[in-house]
Amino acid sequence: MPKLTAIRKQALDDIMKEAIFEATVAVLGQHGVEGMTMDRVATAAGVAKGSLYRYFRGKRALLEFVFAKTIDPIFQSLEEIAAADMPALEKLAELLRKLLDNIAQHVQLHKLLFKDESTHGILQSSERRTIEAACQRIAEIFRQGIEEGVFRPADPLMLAGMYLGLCRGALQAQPELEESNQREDLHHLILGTFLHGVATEKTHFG
Amino acid sequence: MPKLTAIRKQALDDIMKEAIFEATVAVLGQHGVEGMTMDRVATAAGVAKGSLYRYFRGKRALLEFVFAKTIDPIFQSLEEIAAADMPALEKLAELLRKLLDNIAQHVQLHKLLFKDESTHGILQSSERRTIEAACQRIAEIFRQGIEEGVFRPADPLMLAGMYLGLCRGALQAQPELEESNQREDLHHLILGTFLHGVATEKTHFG
Amino acid sequence: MPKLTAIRKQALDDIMKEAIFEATVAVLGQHGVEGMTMDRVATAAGVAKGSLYRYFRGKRALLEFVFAKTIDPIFQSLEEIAAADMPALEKLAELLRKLLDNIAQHVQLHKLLFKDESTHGILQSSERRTIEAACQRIAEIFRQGIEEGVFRPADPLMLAGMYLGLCRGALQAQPELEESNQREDLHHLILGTFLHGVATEKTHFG
Amino acid sequence: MPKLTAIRKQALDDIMKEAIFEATVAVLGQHGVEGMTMDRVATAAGVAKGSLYRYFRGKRALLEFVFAKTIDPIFQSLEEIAAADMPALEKLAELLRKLLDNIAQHVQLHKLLFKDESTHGILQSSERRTIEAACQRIAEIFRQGIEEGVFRPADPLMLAGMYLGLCRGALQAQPELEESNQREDLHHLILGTFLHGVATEKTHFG
DNA sequence: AATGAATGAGTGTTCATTCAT
DNA sequence: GATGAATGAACACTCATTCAT
Repeated sequence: MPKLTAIRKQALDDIMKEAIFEATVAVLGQHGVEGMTMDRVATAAGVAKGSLYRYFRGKRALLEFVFAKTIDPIFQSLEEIAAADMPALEKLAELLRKLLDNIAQHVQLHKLLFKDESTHGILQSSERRTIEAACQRIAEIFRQGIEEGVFRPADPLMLAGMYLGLCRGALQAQPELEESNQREDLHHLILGTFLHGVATEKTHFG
Repeated sequence: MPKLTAIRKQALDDIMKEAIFEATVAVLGQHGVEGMTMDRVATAAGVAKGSLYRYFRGKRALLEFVFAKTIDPIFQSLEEIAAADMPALEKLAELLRKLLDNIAQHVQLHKLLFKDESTHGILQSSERRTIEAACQRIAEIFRQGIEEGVFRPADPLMLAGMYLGLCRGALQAQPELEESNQREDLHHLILGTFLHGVATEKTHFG
Repeated sequence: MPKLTAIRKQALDDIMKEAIFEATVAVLGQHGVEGMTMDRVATAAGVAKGSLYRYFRGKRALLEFVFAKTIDPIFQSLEEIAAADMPALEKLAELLRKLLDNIAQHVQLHKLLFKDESTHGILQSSERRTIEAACQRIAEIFRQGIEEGVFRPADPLMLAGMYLGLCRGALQAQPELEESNQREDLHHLILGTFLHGVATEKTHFG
Repeated sequence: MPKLTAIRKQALDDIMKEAIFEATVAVLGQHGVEGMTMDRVATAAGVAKGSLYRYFRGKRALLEFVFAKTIDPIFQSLEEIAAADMPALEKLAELLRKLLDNIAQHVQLHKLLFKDESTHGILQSSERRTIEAACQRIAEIFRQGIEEGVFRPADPLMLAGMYLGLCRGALQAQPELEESNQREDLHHLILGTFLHGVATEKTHFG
């Protein structure tokens, strides 16, 4: 029985964590990162403020959890895709698809995390680490692509940065992503732009 | 002689403002916007907290000063370039050149402002306005380019976002910008990538 | 049982409020309105400064609470008496009686509020309004009395001011008010003086 | 020559003190006691802030000087009148006349000092002392009057308090005092009220 | 002797964190 | 284990006072 109890407890803990997570997202959406106080989270979650500290070591840990829970699936996809046995081009396309799908699920939250980027320094360390790791992975994809001859040779890390930046730039315009074909359009636009540029045959430059 | 005295006073004031400005930049670099307290700025500047208020009306005014001193020149260039009688392509190139030159002057600070992007509410009014206005101006350039037939047709605002994002992505890799030919290389890379994409003739996609 | 708990909580809250109230009165008595800082109140109440804000929204709210708790009953009595169907003379007498009774209950505090009178701006809104409204009400009583022919005709507002001033002057001598007959004596002295003056038949003046 | 220089210096000092005094009064009138900062006084006086400290030991000393300069003449008159060889009734009348004359000269200032009474605790000690001393002197007059048989017997100190309070109450209505006959009217009203009361022969009370 | 820049203690207020119940 | 009252270290900002020039 002790095992069962332990499992149940773990389950209850997870349910609480999830509830607090959702409350935090709600508070973040309503008051922004600056206005996210433990008081508000507790109220939104319907628990006592002190209880938050049973599930999270502190505000920072709570925010990191929110960040991880939102970002991790993307990062995980990235790891899988990067490690897969695919042409670089497909990897890039697949990655973008996963990204758009994930964002479509957490629109509200992404607006915050991606617009306010660093979440006010509180997440600097954990977020920066994740972003940089992601860049490294994507750089590998570009390195692969250059070797395959499908990408023009250039510093892969720089390419990764530019690719991610372009994606974020496109997302900051807050396009509609709810319907699958809307995501497909954006996917096409982003990838097309990064692959073939915006120039026409009329363009004479560089 | 009173004039000379007045001039000297003005000069001393400017020196103090500059010193506080630099201290603020240092604090921002070390602690982020969130961690920038008047106490820390005062300590970094080697003055008493109260003295800060002789030179700046408050924290907000200080941050706005920092922002203005670094960002405004770029925005001004943008306005001029956007209004000029030039092909869209040249406008884009010229704008990027100005941007790189300006950043080269304030490397440390730009790392912060471009990473922390929104400076979180304190600057919302002045900064948000500037960033959005910049997007609009750049969108106009793309609109012009599409009409000229040198850019493939697409939502100009989205293009502007993607372009800015790509620039920021490239800059986040923190490339060396001190020497003019380093900037020229980056200029070429960014513009080349955005205009012609990264694909080669071998690429088959989209 | 939840009800009982809630009642107990409410009671504890009230006890805290009362404790802070008393601490505030003590600080006011010792340092005056100017010298009443939240720090001193917290120290006097034996709680942390932050705790004050659980019971009062701010300094202003705390002062208003103190003011309300002491002055409002008097003002309420005044309103009732002024509106009652009584001869003006009885109204005046009844009002004074209520005033003395109330002061007897809050001697310490009244010393302060009646001496420092205006509580200097912090209470301007609530207090100034009350004092002036009180003068108006009392003036009405005098107007009534003049119409009844029991008071010599004069500017009622001026009479009200003089009456209140005379009361305050008498109270500033800090007479003993604890016992009911002491209050009766003072009542008799004040009213007798204001009604019939201090002159004797020997007096030749005006 | 040293003597002459010393005298001149003394004169200059006095002129400065006077200028600062007037500036202080102006600031008090415009911003109230709460808003009276050394900065504002210095600006109003047209001198550097630091110079104020050559003439006054600090803010407190400055305020005490203002208070003394306004109140002292009245107190001096009181001393003279109290010591004079006159019937108590005349003393009371004469004192009131001096009081009204003095107030007419410093209307603006008296509004402050008499309405805000204690000048926010800063003057508590010096002001309280003066007021209490005045009460003592006036009580002597009443004692004399009771002995002369022109005042009904009562605690002289209490009578003095009531008399002063009634005067202040009348003055708080902010009557016009500029013209001599206006002052005469008020003199008559106050003294008449305190001597003979407000009751008519119709009054039946006490 | 006059100046006004520099100071720093002090103000009201917030909020992450702790801990007795 | 849950609670929420208590805490106290920050925070931005003010202003009487000092002191180098």
